[in-house]
Amino acid sequence: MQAGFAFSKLADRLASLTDLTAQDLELLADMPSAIANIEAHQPVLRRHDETDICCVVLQGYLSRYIAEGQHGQITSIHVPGDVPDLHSLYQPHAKGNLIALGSAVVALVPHSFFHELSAKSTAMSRALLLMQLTDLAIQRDWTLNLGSRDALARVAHLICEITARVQAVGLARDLSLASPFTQSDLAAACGISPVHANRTIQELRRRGLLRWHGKIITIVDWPGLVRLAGFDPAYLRSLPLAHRARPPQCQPVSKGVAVA
Amino acid sequence: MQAGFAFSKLADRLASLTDLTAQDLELLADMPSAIANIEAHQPVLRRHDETDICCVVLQGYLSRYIAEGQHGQITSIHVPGDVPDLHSLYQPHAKGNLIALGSAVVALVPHSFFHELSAKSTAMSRALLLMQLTDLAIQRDWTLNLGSRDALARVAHLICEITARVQAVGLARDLSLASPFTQSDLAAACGISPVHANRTIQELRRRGLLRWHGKIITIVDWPGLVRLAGFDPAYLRSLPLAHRARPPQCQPVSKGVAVA
DNA sequence: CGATCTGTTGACTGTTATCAACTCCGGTGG
DNA sequence: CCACCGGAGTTGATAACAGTCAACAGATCG
Repeated sequence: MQAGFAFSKLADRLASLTDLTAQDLELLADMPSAIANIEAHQPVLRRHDETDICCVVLQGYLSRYIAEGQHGQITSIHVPGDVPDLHSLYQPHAKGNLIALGSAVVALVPHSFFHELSAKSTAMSRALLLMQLTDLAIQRDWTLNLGSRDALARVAHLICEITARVQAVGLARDLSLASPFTQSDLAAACGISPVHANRTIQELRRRGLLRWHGKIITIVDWPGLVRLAGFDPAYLRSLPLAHRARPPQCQPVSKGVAVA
Repeated sequence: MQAGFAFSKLADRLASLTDLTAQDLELLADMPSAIANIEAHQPVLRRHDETDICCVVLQGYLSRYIAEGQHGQITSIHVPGDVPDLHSLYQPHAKGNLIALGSAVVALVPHSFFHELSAKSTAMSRALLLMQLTDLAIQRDWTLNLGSRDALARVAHLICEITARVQAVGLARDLSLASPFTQSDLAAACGISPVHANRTIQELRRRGLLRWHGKIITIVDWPGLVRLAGFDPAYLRSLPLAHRARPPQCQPVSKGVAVA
């Protein structure tokens, strides 16, 4: 696990938000970090006095988990390149616990690095801000997802979103992505019971939209999945589009979610 | 509708997020604004080329509304002092439409004012950032609310949240607040059907938790409502308050997300 | 005084939760 | 090598919850 690897996913992510110069990227290369491996369903270790670090996801997925109600709820999922607790730079208290979905690798980076980074480069400062605003847009979309769609569309939408986000950092180009998620994880993210999550996935398979065998999800019918989910990736973008190869598809969704 | 009124709610809100000096507040007094009255369920008027303004809620409530599924979904509600589209400073495209719940009064303020404000005062810059991070925390809580609670607790939680937010800007001190919401609005925010919203409110009344007659909600049993909702106002706060009734339970998650 | 929007009620339907059992699989130790 | 174990996935039966439809009551306003 080299230092070079530690910053490359973050660089991909930031570059997907705004234009960065070679000079900006050099600043990133100096990022001091400790690498941590996290086991499935374990929290990112943070002692209470260690609130002066952020974590950068390098490999795998982290999720913000809150034990509430019967099953607990996952309120966000973070992919490689994300900095799930960037807000801790300004809001010292941690809300939900960050736990790994499957095993994950993170880099622990001191707050001071990000403070200096944004002081040195306005583009970087802007990129970090946009990363937080993108989180906000994603969170709004989860609200929409949980509030207005049935279980089938919810699950489909979540898979669409993760695919699109993972593609933004150069993974899953072939519509096939690592899925260390258990079905219970998926249920906790979609606000449904594990049993119903299972039946929902089976229905997606039965319709020929995706395969999910072992630890890999392969999307068989991307347009079909997008239509079913009512997925519009606009909210994931920060630039007024135009340039940048858009990941898979950008099909505007009209009124009424498509339900068979 | 004086200019003085236009900035006072915003000042209350920002002061609730971080410490502001008299000098900071003077900067706010110079805020240039056009006042707009908005009728119930009408969008905040914004021509497509007018993306260089933000709106500050002065009176009433705004909501972010997306027509999706059968009933549409409200993904956020904004109270006096909020700047619902502050993110448009950095992300020009608007996602959901802002519509008024009941009639509302907003101030339209050019982006340039906020840019200059944050350039002139670091405390103001920080306050504006914290306002956006608070929005993020609120949005996460909506995700939790929609994903993990039944209709009764959802409605109770929403009412708790709005009450707490409105109190932060000096309103509803007596647990009695203006509620121009229709029951359908409430349903759209909680992701339930209007009919079920009606029955849920009746149940809350029946339990003696609140009264909702005409356009005023009066909370009769605040502790009871908080208990039913599982409401913990920590996420609304930006300052680390060491002493609080119920610290966020940091219950470490053992293996298996969904443990019965 | 009718028009319209909001709130209210009842009957019925449909989705999802719950419970319990069983299978399948990868590990681990005898 | 095999027996066992635990976690994950799968299935069926039943119950709880929420959605839909339709009708009516109450308020507000021209």
